[in-house]
Formats: sequence, structure tokens, C-alpha cells
Amino acid sequence: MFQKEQQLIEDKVKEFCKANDIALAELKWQPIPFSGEWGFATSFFQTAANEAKLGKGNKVPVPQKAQEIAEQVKVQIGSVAGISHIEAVKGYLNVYFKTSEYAQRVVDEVLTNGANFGKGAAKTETVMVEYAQPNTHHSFHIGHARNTILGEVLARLVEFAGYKTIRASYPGDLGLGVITVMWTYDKFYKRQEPAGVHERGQWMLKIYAEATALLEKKENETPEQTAQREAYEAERREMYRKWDTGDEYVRELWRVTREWSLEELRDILHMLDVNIDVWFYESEVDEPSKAIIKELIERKIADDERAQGGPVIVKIDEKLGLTKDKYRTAVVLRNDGTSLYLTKDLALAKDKFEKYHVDRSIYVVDFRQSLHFQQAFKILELWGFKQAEKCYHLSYGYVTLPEGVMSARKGRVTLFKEVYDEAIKRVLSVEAEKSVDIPAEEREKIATQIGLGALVYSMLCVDNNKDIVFDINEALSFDGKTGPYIQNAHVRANSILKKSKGQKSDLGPSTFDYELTKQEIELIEQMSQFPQKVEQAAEEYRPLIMAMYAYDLANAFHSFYHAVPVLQTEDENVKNARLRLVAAAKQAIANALRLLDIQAPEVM
RNA sequence: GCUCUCGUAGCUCAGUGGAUUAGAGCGCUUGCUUGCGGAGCAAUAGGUCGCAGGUUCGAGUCCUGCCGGGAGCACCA
Repeated sequence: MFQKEQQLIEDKVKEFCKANDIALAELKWQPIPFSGEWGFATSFFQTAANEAKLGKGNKVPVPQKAQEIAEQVKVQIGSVAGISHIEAVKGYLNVYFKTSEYAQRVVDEVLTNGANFGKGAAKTETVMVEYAQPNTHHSFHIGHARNTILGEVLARLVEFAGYKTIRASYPGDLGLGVITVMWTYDKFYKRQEPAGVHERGQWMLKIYAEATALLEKKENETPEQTAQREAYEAERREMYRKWDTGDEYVRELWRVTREWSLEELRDILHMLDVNIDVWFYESEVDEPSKAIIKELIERKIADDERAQGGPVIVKIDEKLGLTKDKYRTAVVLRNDGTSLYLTKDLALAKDKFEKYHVDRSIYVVDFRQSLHFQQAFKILELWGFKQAEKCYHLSYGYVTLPEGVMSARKGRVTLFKEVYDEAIKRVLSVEAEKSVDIPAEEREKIATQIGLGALVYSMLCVDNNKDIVFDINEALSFDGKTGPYIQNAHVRANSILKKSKGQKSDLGPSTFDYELTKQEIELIEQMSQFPQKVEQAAEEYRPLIMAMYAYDLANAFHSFYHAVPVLQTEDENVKNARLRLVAAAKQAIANALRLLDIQAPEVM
């Protein structure tokens, strides 16, 4: 917000160093750590170290030398319009703004830009974010929720930072797991499915667990049991084969059951306010992917060992001339000619770049698939697909339960819908005691916003690479560093503004030329950082940055709210200035929450 | 065996080279409602930043090795 002044000072520093033959290092500006005043600062440690390396300065210690340079620079700069004063301390050059002017600029900027405050300049690049890739024929669990939330928030950040953004989903609608559900449904449960979309999804999960138990080899099986199990297994394999050859009955069974899952998925995405632009399905890239393998074989990138009873493979390390195991050897086509997960990802990448003209492609997939993506991207590279370097696997830690890894096969999963329902229940019980003045019909809606806010925030306030042990009590906590804490700051700001309506002072003209409290200063400071936090989070692909920032912002507001009177203020100018500050804070918090895919209620 | 990842306060986590005391939340202890919503505010206690070397004027942060947890490594997705 003070780019002009900063540039001016930077130019003066450079000029000074050039004139005095000082080996100036790159100037990195940062906010001055809390001092009750604002400004920007830069250090001269690196510059002093450069000087020392050049043998100049008669062995003065680096910190001392940095301080000397800072002092000289300070004298050289003199006074600058809009800047209150400049100081040289501990090797740093601190440039302080005129407080009232700074506060005014920040608050004005937020209020004039409104919902667009913090938005980055439009970029030419198009970015595709792929997330929400659950398998069909199962129900959506809390691990899928982490994936979807991370992907969605990343998409929102990238979009807000100024990139054209395409949201892509890639459900796994193929494979043995899918066939298993179809088989057991067809054999034992046909037309017994429950009516509700979610009930049906959960029921499919249940029959899947039952089927895997039936098909699993047990200890001390009787010969009859073994024969039974093997017969079942043969039926399942036969169904898979029929699917592959396009058998009409099996295909129809597949279409119907697949649609059940997709219906549930769409409903959950709707709850999470996720709008997917492009749907890819594994079943659709199956055929094109085989064509790519054919080409890889022809060009000797892949080795076809099918004649010897083996699969089609790519010896990646060998092709790259690596001696140690790194990318290893990847199987790209089964012996029977059917495709694999990896096969399909080759065709998918091609589609993304060629059909949708994206410049970058981000895959939000858990860390266990790291090797898979490294292999896929390397094979694309060997194939000559230049955009391979624009593919990025955003890996994240998985979600486990206190009792261990989730397993659909064992039926040990925590479903998103269960947690969602529980969240609403808990909020409603809090509201029953704290929000008696809110009409009952409105409470349900707010409960959804708060409950989801808690859940979503709990998934975002841990860095991607960390695993999460899902504890429902922690995820649905409403106290401390949580979604509701941030939402509550928004509600409180709204409450003040609502009460100010009718008072003639409502957002009238004002100036910040009174003595600001440290809480006001801190709040304004936090707001001013919004744009750079958006940019950082988007460039580093880290929703966590925004999640932490939103908390800091809310925290600054809560402190302000508690310590600084607004409506009770006597002085009209001060009251108006503070009202504008509250309005700006409300806007900034709302913008931050929106980027985090969390609703900002007016009351709670 | 190889590759990747994590190891910071009792617990859950921030902090990827520079400003005397390494930060939050939970939990513990203690204050705050004749104030705009207490889902809050303020304060206290709590840390050999896994270990050992190295690079640097300066390392929780970068490099190497080791120890410990997790994951992946040919026809699952």
C-alpha cells in the first residue's frame, strides 16, 4: 500500500550504495515487528557480509557493520513525504509511516474493494486443480473430505490470486473394488437398496465390507468353505471380464450403481459449496490410454513382455541413466491388455493440456501416491510431452482414526455425512442455550454453517504434509483456534454495525488523526497483510497460510472488540473512524472465510 | 535394501537463514459481564527445537551421518 514510498526509498538506498561503492545485497522489505507504529524495514546484514568478504571494513563484526550502513543510509535518505520518520537500529533500517495516513489508506482500500479486497492482478495463465477423486461404489469418508476441502481452497486461492482456474474431479469408476460391489449387489441384495441418497451410499459400503469378508481366505476353512469362496471369486472375475468386453447386462448394472455414488458425491460437493467445472472418469480415459502405450512400445520407451507372459513395462531409471532406484520400473499395461491406474493418468494429463488448454496442472492426491505421480510425469517426459514439467502433485498426509487406518474393506471408516450430522447436532445444542433470540428455523441453517466451519477449519489448520488423526471432539471444537472463533469475530463486527444503523454517525466521514490504541493498530496491521497472504498461499499451494492468517485477523478483531469502545465513544470523529474500521474488519474476515470455503454468518 | 516424509511446551500444531526472552490452541492456574454478544478478553506456568557433526559473521531453519515414527517400491486404485 506504500509501494510508491518504498520504491522511492529503495532507489535512494541503491544510489547511495553505488556512489559509495558498497556491495548492496538484494533489499528484502518486511513489516517492522510490533512497535505500535507501522512501517517497513530491511536489514543490511547481507550487505555487511558482502563487504567483509571483499576484505573491506577492517574486520568490523557483521552486525556492527550493518548498523553503520543503516545509519549512513538513514542520513542519506533524509525526509520523505508520507513517512513520519526513519531509524537505524540493530542493523535494520526502519521506515515509519504517518499513522493516521496509513490507517486511512488501509481502511479505505478494504472498503472500496469490498469482496475483491486482497485480490491479485489478473494473470494470463490457466491452472487446473484436480481433486475430489473418490472411488464410486463406496461412500464418501472423512479422508475424501480433507482432499476435497484442500483442493477447493487451493482453487479459490489460485483463482483469487488472479489465475484462470478450472476445477476438475476424477472419480474412480472402474476396478476390482467397483466390480465387487456390483457382484454382491447383483447376487444377494438386488432391489433391497434403501431410498435416501446417503443411506444408499452407506449401504453400498456395508455390502462391500460383507463381500470382502466372503471372498477373504479364512484360517481353518472346511473344504466346502474353500470351494464356496473360490466359486464366488470366479463369479467376481467373470463379471470383471464381462464388463471389459462390454456385456450389456453388466454394463447396465454398472451404470445404475455408479450413478448412485455420483449422486451422493454431487450432493456432498453441494454441501461443501464445491462446483466442479470438468468431470473426468477413469472409464473414459481407459481406451485412449491404451493408444498411448502402443506408441510407447513402438518408440521403444516401453518394453512389451507380454509374449513371455509378462506385462508392458517402462524401465524409467534405466532410460534416464540412473544407477540407484529412484523411479524404478513401472507396469503400464497388464498382461491381458487391460489398463492400470498409471496407464490412465497418462491419457488424463494429455487431455488436460490439449483439450482444456491449461498451463499448469495440480493433482491434489495423498502422499502415498507420490511414486505413482513421479513415474507418470517421468513417463510423459520420456514420451516427449513437454507439459510434463507443468504437472505438480500436491501431496498431503492422510486422515486416520484413533483406532488406525480407515479401511473400506473392513468397514472401518468415518463417513463425512455422519460427522456432518453430528456437527449440526452439537451446534444446535449450543445454540439452544446461547442463541435463544434467533428463530428456530434460522438456527438450523446457522448450525450448518458453524458445524461445517469447525470441520473445514480443522482440516485446513494443519499443513498438507502432516497426517491427521481424526478426533471428532477436536474437529468439532468451537473454542480457541477454530472456524467458529473466526466466524464469531465476523458476527461481533456485524453486531456493532447493525446497532449503529439508525445512529446518524453511520459510516460518516472520519479521519484517524487521533491517538490509536494498540488494538486498533494491530487490527489495521493484520488487514494490510491480506493481499500478500493470498499471494503467498496461492504461489506456495498452501491453504494453511490463509487458515493461519484468518485466525490472526479474527484474533486481532476480538482483542480490539474487547478493549476499544466503538458506539460508546463520545467523540464523533473517533466513533466514525472506528465504525469504518469495524466495517473494514468485517469485510476482511468475510473475504478470508470465503477463501477457506467457510460461511460467514451474520448472527450465531 | 532403496526412495519419500515427519520428529519443536503434557497434548495438537505454527515457525525454511537474521531484531535481546522460539510462537499459537487445548489442558493446568488466575483474573475480567452496572460495557458493542463470554463460542470472547487478559495474565501465569510449561521447551536440551530427536542426536552428532558441518557450512556461515549468524542455524529450529541449509548440508552430511545416525536414531526413532509413518508411507511407498512390477501387473490394486
